[in-house]
Amino acid sequence: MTKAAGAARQGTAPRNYPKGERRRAQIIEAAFTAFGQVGYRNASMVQLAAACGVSRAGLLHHFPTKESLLEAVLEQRERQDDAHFFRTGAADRDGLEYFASMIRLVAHNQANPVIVSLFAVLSSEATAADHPARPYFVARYERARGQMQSAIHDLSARGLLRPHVDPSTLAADLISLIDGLQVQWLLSPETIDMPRHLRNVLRTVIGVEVP
Amino acid sequence: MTKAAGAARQGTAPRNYPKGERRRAQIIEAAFTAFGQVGYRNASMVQLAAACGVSRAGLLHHFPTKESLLEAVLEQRERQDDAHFFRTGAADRDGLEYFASMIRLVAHNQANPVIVSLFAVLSSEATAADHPARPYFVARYERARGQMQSAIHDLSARGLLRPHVDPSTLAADLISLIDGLQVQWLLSPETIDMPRHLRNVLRTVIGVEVP
DNA sequence: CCTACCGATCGGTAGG
DNA sequence: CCTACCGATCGGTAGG
Repeated sequence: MTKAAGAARQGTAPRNYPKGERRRAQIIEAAFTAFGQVGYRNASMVQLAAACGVSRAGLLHHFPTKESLLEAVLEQRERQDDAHFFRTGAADRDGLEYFASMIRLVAHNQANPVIVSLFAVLSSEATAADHPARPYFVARYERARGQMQSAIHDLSARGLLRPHVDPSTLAADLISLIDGLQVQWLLSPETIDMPRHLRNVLRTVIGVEVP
Repeated sequence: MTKAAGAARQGTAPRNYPKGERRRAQIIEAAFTAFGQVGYRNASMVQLAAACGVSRAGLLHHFPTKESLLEAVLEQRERQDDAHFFRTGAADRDGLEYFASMIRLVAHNQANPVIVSLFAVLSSEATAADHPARPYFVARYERARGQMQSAIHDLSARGLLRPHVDPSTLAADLISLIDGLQVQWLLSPETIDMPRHLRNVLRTVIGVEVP
């Protein structure tokens, strides 16, 4: 997947062709839901077109290949996450703020099952060697571990980590926790409260209460 | 999925039709791999037949529907897990033994990527409302949480849990950790060592070293 | 040369 | 286990 084309198109203001941009946004939203429900490979361009009230040829005018649509969906999801973390204080400098922001993100996701489904389904589907989203997820997890590692290092330097906690593996562990909770929550939403679970685990790791 | 038919067939000794039973086992093994690589819905009966050196009609002689094959694959995986936990000491009575057995199971799985793939891919695919394996996974997670909850209760009664640990949410948290680690390991096998991560987390939760 | 689509059809493949 | 099929649907492309 080439990121350049899609990113440039997304960066363009929609003022010149408002109708087309609205249609694009509608298609991305429908694909977001469909990929989350049945995965990328099992989602059908015909069904997506029908859901958007356009013909398949109309759909292919906006997204010439199924992969280009996947790319646009992942970019939109990326922008949503970025918006959440930029809106929220000093999450990139203060470790406690980072985890406070993470709890809010998990709570926000729990209120939007479509978001949870998309990543739970796509991330495991993308573990296949030939999956078009595999490079995206490899890079995304590397970046996520790195960002959380910075937050953990900040907490460690301030002496806020409990003893017996190994900071070297903690980032991958907490990301695994969040991912795994999503699957159990999707299967038993009444049994699992994801923000509560995350907060409980953070209490066993961090010596002070996360705001 | 009806469990009775498959379970009865599996329970039958293969002595009467050794060739058919060998073929059945071969097909289950091939399906195990295929479902893990591309998921249940995306796996094709034609490709499975070809991989086993039989025609599609021949495959359908052993498994009349795709769902019956899914059922057989899940039953085999269930028996493998049971065998592991029964072989291993007093995992059902001693909380420390339970977690020691869990670490060994994770190490065993890491040596067999096919097993990891199958459950990482199927469990998230099965979160779809109409997926045939959804009831299986809902029940499996409920049972897994219950068994681990017993082990945690044993540790709690013996005073082996660290303070600040909430035993009420811990089972779902540790299962989430194991599940989430599988996805990151499948994407970056050189970065993640699953048994090491699990042992590190258990050190922050349990006051003594797990054997 | 641009947009926003349309109806029809290509060669292959799905589960049964 | 085989050949011979079914109704449908897949992602992608044609000219207009």
